[in-house]
Amino acid sequence: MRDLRTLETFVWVARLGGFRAASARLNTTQPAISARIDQLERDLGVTLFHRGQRPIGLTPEGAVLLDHAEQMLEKRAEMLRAVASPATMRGTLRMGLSETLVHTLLPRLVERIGAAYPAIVLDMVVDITPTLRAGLLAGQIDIAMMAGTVEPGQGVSEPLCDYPLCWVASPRLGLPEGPLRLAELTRWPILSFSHGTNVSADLRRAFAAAPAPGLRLWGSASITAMARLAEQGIGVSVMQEVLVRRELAAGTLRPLTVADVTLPRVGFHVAYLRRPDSHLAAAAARLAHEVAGEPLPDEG
Amino acid sequence: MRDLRTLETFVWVARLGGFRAASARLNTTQPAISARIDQLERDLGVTLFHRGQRPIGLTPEGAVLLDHAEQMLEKRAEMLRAVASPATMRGTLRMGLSETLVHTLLPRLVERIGAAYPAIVLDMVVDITPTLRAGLLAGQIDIAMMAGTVEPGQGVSEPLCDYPLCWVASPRLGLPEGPLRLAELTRWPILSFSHGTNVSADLRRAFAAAPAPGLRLWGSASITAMARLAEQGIGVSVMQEVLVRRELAAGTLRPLTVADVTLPRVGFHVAYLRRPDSHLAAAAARLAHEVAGEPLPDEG
DNA sequence: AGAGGTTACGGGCAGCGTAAGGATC
DNA sequence: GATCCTTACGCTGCCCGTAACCTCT
Repeated sequence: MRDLRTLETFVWVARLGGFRAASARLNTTQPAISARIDQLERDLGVTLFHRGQRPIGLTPEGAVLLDHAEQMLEKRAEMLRAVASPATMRGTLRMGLSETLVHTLLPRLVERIGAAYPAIVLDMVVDITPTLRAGLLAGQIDIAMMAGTVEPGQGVSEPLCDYPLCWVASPRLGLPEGPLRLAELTRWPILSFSHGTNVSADLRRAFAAAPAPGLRLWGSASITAMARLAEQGIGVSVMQEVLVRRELAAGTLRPLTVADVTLPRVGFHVAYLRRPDSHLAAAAARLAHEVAGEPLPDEG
Repeated sequence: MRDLRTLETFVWVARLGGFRAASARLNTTQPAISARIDQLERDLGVTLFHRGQRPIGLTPEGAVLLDHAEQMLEKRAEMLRAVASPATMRGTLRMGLSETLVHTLLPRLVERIGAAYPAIVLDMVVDITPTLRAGLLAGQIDIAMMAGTVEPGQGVSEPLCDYPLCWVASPRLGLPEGPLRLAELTRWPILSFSHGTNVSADLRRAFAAAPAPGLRLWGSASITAMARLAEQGIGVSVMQEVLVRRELAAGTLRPLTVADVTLPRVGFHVAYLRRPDSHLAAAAARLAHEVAGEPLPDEG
């Protein structure tokens, strides 16, 4: 037994309950997993799994090994933290983000991560918060930056930044500068975040306080697409100002004031699971905090 | 860093103070050690050794790594002890023995080790006790079974068995059955163990108590060779009875009684150093105790 | 029948040993 | 100049991925 990767494979098969799932997690093929477990069992002279159960079951020896193997991997991580220079840190970081953050944090964050950890591979998923949270808990992504948290027992969530929402619309709608009431806007659909998101729920709550018959709330997983629709005069949009700075500057969108609705702020958090191998996620979270603490750069 | 052998290599280079020494210890070539350390340094992005010092010096990062690496190797050993079946235990056990034990314990011990640990390779050295002790302390052998101990601070020594010494000579010398005095034997050289051994020193002390001018003490690192000389009537021999059972049974040697010398018993011990990787040595010592506890089998 | 694990086979690459080339005392 | 480490190079053997096969539910 001189190969820690074999142990890592064993641990993932045990955690995920199958060879196939482990192969997906470890970016390799299923026969490769078979071969590694096979070799480990031959090396130790012990059967580790009861095959033909779903999920696959550990033998008593397997259970003992799992405990020791996890400790060994933890020791390795500790050792690397102590002596390895960050520049040589290997591995893949699977990162999930809300679209808003793509327009704010992401460019600088990618740059920082690339500078600090040039040898790691960054995988990226942009989706709405509930999907990201599920992906995080299912182990499909390693770190999520989203408009929400995970349960404290499930992982680490830390507040990152928040952005106010604002009303914007195309000037061609001919809306006045002065304060409006929500009811004056119901001719158009309200373009905002996808149903199922926290922001969408918060907006519904805010709108419920104002009398507005015939309110149509359109949602999209792509908020940029909604901004495009608003520019074309299809509707009135509620979104973070940071997403439409360029359009506001260019005059293709202009801000509105709606007196009878108090828009919530949207708070973003960075979240990751507490795993022996979540060191990279923690490092990325630290960099995200740094970036979030800086002012937004001017658009180029 | 997924290769524990690389870490093991690093640890041995650090312990032995050089690449060449480590290559000898690990049964490989010196360039292989160079390559492994090189890879480790590139992996970690850190320099581990100050080259061009003798003995080679650890950098601060190297010192930190050494600590962690030794812990990892200890954890591996612990894990293997917990789950690996003995039949799959790999490695080489370098065993040193006194010649006497070759004629008593060794055949059964080799059989036992082979049965319990079929996958290990047994290297053997037969030599006198001082040489074995030095070899053990220098790390050239892993376990020694010899007529002596090591300092408690240096390692583990456990009593194994002891055998009485006896006088034997060829019948052709025409010596009487009855009690003799040492002075009657000085016509012949006394054939016994090599100078420098404890047994040799003990014999000198025993002989000093009896008046025997012209005493010639011949020593040999091969006690069997001395038995052969005694058979041919060259001299009178003092050795363990177990070494000449066959010759006594065949009548080519016969026992003498020497009234004015009290021969000491020779106590044999098994000794090994307390190292993280001395698990095999400890296991072999256990088997040696078992074998020593059994009566000697009849000669075939 | 479909999902999951095993077996078979060809190809790529890491690591070894031999041998020659510096560097340091 | 002796000792020790590094570099160069050809080779072996391991491990991977593709693909076909087997085995449960």
